[in-house]
Amino acid sequence: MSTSVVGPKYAHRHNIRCQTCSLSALCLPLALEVNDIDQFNDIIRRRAPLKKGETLYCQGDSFTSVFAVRSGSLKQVSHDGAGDEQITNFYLPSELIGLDSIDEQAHPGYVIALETTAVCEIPFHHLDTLAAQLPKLRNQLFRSMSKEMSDDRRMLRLLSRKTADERLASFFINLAMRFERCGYSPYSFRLPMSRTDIGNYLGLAVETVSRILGRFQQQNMMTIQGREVHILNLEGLNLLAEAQRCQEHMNGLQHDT
Amino acid sequence: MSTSVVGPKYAHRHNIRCQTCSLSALCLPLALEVNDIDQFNDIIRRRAPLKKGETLYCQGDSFTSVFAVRSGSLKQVSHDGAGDEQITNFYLPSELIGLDSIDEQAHPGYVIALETTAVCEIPFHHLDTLAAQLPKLRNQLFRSMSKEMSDDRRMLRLLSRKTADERLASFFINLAMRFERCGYSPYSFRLPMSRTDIGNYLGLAVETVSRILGRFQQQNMMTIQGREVHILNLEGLNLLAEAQRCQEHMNGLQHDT
DNA sequence: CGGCTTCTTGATCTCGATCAATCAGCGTGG
DNA sequence: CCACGCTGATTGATCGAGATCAAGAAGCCG
Repeated sequence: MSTSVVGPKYAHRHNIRCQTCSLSALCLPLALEVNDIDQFNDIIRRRAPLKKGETLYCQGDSFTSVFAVRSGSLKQVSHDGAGDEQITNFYLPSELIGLDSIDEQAHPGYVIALETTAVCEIPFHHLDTLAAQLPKLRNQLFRSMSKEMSDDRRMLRLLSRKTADERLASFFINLAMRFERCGYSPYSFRLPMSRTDIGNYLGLAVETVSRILGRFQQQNMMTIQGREVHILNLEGLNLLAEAQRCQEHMNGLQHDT
Repeated sequence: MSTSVVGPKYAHRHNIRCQTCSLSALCLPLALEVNDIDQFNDIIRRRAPLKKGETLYCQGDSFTSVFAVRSGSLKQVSHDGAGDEQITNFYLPSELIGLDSIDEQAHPGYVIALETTAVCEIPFHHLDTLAAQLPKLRNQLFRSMSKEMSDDRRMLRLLSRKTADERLASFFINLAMRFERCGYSPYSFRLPMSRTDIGNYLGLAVETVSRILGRFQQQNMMTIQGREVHILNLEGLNLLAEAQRCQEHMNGLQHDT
């Protein structure tokens, strides 16, 4: 029951298979051979799409699967003692959800759809077994986890050293790059999340987010009305995002050798 | 009781093997069978200890191995465009270094010894191969990475929502637990890092760190002279660390300002 | 000792939070 | 179709935690 007729009981659902998924070059099947993809496809479970606001899983739920985003977007929220909540991640198409839950065997936060969102469920037990057999899959899995770790490091730097302007510039550049990666324009896109979510994620008050976005528009860096974003000066945003008060450094380049 | 004569060419160096290492119950060999440990032991390379201030590797160095701390401690520092630097992690005995470098195949930061420090080098290529064969090792590796991710999430929350007092309380509790985990007292220990390092890590100015530590002493939470720390009221620190403005619950405890 | 770095303590300043009010969107039901 | 209410976004005014500036104290080591 493995090789030929590939999982018709799942595939019929939306007639979706890894082999024909437009994201396969970004997702875990990346770099797998054709017949390896067949095996991988067989362990995937497709789910009915989530509506906006629906939760994929709750904080404390026991961990059994990781998920890959096929379309749409989600946020990860973790509640803390009091009612206080913190958004620790946004997930876009091709990205993996739940890799931070392996150790505790339970999810450290809620994951909630920001819009209509389709995900592929990958039972971790099967994934682990398959990873033992397929070095490329194993490697891809290690890389995904490692990437998430280094992204977190970048985020730590952002939160502990950057000003509000720098945080927002970084945020939009990061979003733009991720949209570009999955085939959308990096210059024009629709924000999946609210201002409140952005502020929460970046450690800023909503009011601050709003004010700074206003300023960015005055400076012709971007236009943003509602959730419709057009980036006009990516280079300018980039400079701002990297500009860790390195004006001295940049000035220094002129008289320094 | 063991399968004698294991990798004499490495073991002679300091006569150290995973089988006799006091940290084996915390490190990657955790949960491996005796003969599996032999295999694991064989891929490890021991290095001459690092002196205080020496670097294990530099930012941008190509990634070939992960490292396990055997004794001592290190910090991970990432430089950003300008001379601005940010400490993104401290490593204590039994912890793994370099897992965040797999994706880029290069190290995203410097790793520098805070004191005389011994590490075991684990060539990643060998580790990966062995992980394919030993499910428990693979699992342990996934868990280590996953744990680091969820620790990072905790750190993100700390940086974006906690006050300076809460950050320091969390920091000391975290240190205490990690010391306890590797067999030291959680109540009395020597800080491996400077106040400056702590401030940098927590996103605070040194002066703030100093002032708050002073206050903690006045409140009899701890004593700290130089780097010698005695924690007097772990529960109090815990409350403070978790106290995300939920003072309603703990008003009974503090009647002074 | 003297010349370092690290730590502490005090005095001010500032960025962004908070409070408050208004406005814009948007779905719902009359 | 519009009135209504609700949530999200903007804008202004004030406040405060913590950064920054400045100066001394305490280790630390050749």
